[in-house]
Amino acid sequence: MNEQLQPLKKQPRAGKAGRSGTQDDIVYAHIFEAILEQRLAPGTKLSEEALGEIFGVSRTIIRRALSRLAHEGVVLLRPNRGAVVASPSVEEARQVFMARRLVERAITELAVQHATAEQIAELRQMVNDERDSFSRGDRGAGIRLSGEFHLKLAEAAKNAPLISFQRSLVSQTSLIIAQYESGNRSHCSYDEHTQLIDAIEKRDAELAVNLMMHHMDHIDSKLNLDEESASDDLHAVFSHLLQTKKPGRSPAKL
Amino acid sequence: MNEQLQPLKKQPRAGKAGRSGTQDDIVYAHIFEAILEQRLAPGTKLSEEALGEIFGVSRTIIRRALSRLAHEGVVLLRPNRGAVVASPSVEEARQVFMARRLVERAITELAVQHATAEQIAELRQMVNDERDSFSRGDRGAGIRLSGEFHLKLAEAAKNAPLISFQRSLVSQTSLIIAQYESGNRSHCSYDEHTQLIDAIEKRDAELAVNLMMHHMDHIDSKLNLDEESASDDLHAVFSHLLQTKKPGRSPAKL
DNA sequence: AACACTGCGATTGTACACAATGGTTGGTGC
DNA sequence: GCACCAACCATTGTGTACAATCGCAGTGTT
Repeated sequence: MNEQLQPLKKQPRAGKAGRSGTQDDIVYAHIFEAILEQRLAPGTKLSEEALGEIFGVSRTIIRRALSRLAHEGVVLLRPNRGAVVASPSVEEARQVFMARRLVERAITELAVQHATAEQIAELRQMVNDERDSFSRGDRGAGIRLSGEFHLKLAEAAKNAPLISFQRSLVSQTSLIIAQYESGNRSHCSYDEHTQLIDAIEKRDAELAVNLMMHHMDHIDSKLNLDEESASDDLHAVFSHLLQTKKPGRSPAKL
Repeated sequence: MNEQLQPLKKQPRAGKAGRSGTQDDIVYAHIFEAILEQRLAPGTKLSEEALGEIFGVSRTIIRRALSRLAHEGVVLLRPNRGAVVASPSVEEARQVFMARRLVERAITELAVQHATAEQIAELRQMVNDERDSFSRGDRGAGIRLSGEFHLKLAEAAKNAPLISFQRSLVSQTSLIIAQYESGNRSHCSYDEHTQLIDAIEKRDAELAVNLMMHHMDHIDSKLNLDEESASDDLHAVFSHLLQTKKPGRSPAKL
């Protein structure tokens, strides 16, 4: 708990454009990334003081980052009880996916109308990065980049509220995928992303929307939302013990 | 600037259950209300210290409230330059309305499926309150209650992400209405709200969605989004000068 | 006379100290 | 032996002091 990875505090400011929010963003991004890559498991307590020491900033900054993460639904902020990594329930996951279908359909239609050549090129680049990450076996980065692809698409739709909402949904989706993905396979097949870009470039709205909807189908068909995989709810975790009476073998330590 | 309306600070805390978020909520609600009722005009600077004195709390609380308002798009938070009441441009208003159509359609469909009798009763109550406000001539409260109606409807849809998004959209819509409404008439006719409730109660999804879409049409037809009424964007304000080549008459001093 | 630069004032950004809350643990009574 | 209660401790919530930043005004120069 005393190891302080990189002070990161005196490095910037005088450098160039003293963008004030930088520290917040760094902390935010690091925690977010750690959650997506499952270095922080759902339910993990996020102590303000501990994080402050780790990042070399005061609790004020940490608190803002946590607040932002909470607003996106990646972190749960319990009054007087601190923050924990969110562990979305199956029902919450379903709600997120329902909302995403809605938003992705609209975004796709708008992107077909408004996407510029430059944006399309950027999208292709992101798919490449995503593929690289997976081929490197970097699952966390893959999940993140896959999310960023959908976010980039939202930007092409040129609707600020939708972008903001999509950011929140994508964050939560990433967390859900990290939590529920049924193991091995690629979750967001980049093939589908590539096809989607092609359809957008051809300005074929109907095809693009169909592809996106199928893409959504594939995503949640790859999740086993019918069985909880891990949870903070002890009752749920040990429900099988309650059903079939079982010897007192000590489970892995909590 | 030195008048401190109601301290509201020593009243609670020791009293009973020190609900921690209460102060935040009070400040948030007051500022929000003031913006909707146009006691705070778009562009007004929201000094942390001044607000802190007014509400009798420290800047910490004010800052959180402003941050929340900023997240909802009602307040603009400029780094190192403080907060101002947002003044949505016509383009931003259009984006908000586009997003709202999307969300309201989905919410209506879901509400038809899930609304309980109790929720429907609550909705009817809200329409009554709304009507009362308008008949009292309390325009600000009317706008607010009208927004809360749509928010309540979102709750009936039972989808947490959608509720959260709707909250943000409704807030911004209220601000837009306060800014752009073409004068006299009721903006959200409660008749339409009543009809909508009836359709939901009859579980007639198609009718409900149609009513909602017409309702949306009426809302933005009542706004004069074609002509800016006031704006911070100098280019937009003087766009007519830029079109017709004009003599070097000095415009109002910049 | 217009432009650029520097110093000043005001306001926000950050850190820290203190207060309050909630969980936990140990003790006591039944 | 079990359950309830109370005090402790750890952690968060809040207020405030200090530092950094930005905008503006005054001054000097071209």
